[in-house]
Amino acid sequence: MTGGAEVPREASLDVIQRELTAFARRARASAARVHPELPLVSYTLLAHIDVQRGCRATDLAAHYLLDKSTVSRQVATLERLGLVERRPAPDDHRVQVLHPTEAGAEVLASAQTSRLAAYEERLRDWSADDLAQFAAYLLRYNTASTSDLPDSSPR
Amino acid sequence: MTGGAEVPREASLDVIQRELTAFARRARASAARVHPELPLVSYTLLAHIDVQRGCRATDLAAHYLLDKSTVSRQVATLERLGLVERRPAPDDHRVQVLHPTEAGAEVLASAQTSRLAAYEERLRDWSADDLAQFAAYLLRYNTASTSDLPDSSPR
DNA sequence: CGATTCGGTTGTATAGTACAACGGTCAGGT
DNA sequence: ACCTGACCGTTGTACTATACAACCGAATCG
Repeated sequence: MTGGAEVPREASLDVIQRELTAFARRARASAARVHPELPLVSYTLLAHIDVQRGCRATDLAAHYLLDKSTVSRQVATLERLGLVERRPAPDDHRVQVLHPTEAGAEVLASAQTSRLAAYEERLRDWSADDLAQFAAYLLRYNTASTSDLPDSSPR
Repeated sequence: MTGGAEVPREASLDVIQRELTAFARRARASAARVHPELPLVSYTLLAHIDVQRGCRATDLAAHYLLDKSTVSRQVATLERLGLVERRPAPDDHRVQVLHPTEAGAEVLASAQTSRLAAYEERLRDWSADDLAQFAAYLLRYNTASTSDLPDSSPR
């Protein structure tokens, strides 16, 4: 498979569109089932906070194309669950720097582990090479779409 | 790029996990912006109805892992918008066979076109070969996950 | 025929999200 | 030094998508 340069761009785009959408549809459902205790979005934001080691709510909003009110509430939830901490920035009293708490880091680690296991299960029969290439494509796709959005215009 | 068999499975899985999730997060947002008139889920279901040319609500639910109540309401919405028609099945009075209306087919076509355009824009600098391979990987991934879900167990 | 299963609807609850209006805080220009 | 505007975040409100449970009517099987 994937042998050909004979597949027209349009057909591939159509498949990509459909499959990415299908994935998105299912992602929420399974995420909710795998981690009922940690809502999907919170999980994602927590992961981002963890990786960034100190980011602002506005950054999260920009990164995920979310409204700041949404982020505000999500962060509030995470704080209520004791998973993140807000520290006022010393130099700018408007911003809050977000950090995962101990508990947050733990929850995140365990969620990541079990999620990784689910993916491993699902992709068990893929070769390491295919996995690497698929990952590369996804990265490339997402990177492209963040920097060049057709809909970040005012509305 | 993507040259190596040296990338460990785990690293790739991690990237795939993260990037697919990130994608899912963004998908909704942009979909809503591109087609404010046609809610994302309705669009997906409508597309499925169109391709299948006469399917039942239960089929949709099974295919997308949705509760039948969800599908019921989505279909009701589509009907209210005049985009689908329900025809009682002659042989089984319980089922309703769903068909796109003229208007439904039109809306779908235009939505698909503009969505395709958005993808083309985003993936402008990908080679046809890369597109084909990416599409193939996505298909493979989604096929795998539908047939082998770890969470379709009772709960 | 009665019990069960199946397809679908409706009631209720929840997550996630957007938009708009607001309250503080900072930074520049006059 | 002030006002003005930009920026960060919260809160009010509304809507979509979704699930679960309870239900109704039709089919099917013993």
